[in-house]
Amino acid sequence: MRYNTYENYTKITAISDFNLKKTFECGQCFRWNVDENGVYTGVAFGKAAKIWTEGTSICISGREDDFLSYWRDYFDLDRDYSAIRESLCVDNYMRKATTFGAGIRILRQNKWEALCSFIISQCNNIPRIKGIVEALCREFGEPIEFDGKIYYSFPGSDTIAKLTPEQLAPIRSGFRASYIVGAAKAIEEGYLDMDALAEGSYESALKALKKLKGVGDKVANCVILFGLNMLNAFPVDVWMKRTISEHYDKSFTPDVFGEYAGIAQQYMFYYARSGQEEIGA
DNA sequence: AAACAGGCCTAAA
DNA sequence: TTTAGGCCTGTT
Repeated sequence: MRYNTYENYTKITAISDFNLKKTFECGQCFRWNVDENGVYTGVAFGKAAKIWTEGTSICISGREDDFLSYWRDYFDLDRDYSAIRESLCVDNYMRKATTFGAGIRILRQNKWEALCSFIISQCNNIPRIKGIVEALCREFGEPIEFDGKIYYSFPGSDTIAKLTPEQLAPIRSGFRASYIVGAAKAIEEGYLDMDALAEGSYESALKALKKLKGVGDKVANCVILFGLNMLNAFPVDVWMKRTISEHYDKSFTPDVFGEYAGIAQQYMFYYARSGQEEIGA
């Protein structure tokens, strides 16, 4: 990866495996939106940015220190995804899935935001998840003026912990409201230390997260993968169940993919969701 | 209109 | 330990 910094943006050159559409639309995040010119705008860790493709380069608005302090890490730019993809080609199906999904990168999202977002995701579809998350930010986040518009940060767990589920009514999250407040309180009251979880083992993180009401195996694994950035976490939802049963037998375990099983999961999920699977099968 | 959507909880075998 | 039914809400 190389980059050049200009007055108000950074241009990333010589990078493989970075496709904006695949990265933002593979289902791992909910706050990036594309306009008619293919420019994505979003907010992460309280900073708004625009990001777009120019030929084989990718540009991110902002100054060099923002790029170096935040975006480089957020987009996991120093990881060699093409080598990982190759290592995941354990069979013909994975060769197809990784080829199809080449360009996906796993974002290093804020831990609390990932927890809250994936609590919201349960039994929901993506448009509604995005709607609830945006409402949460609009109602309780901090306004950020950027490019002539107002965006909102994701509210901190300290803010949400002070609310009652009833006060979350405007975001229309339904039965998830009490889960959201409960998770925020667990953090603020010291029962859950997500920074510490990130330093510990996968098993201990899973156990700690599942103690929260509204967090089961699937949500916990999403949080571990996208929030704690443990790339062996392997969330299994209805789509993954389907695709696993179609391509593997009962003895399947994510261990066959090794330490990057979570990335394998994301390729499988994206491939399954695309509907391309059956076509070439 | 009834079923479903990227689960989870609780109660009951 | 596994399994059904219910859950907020919005969309089809």
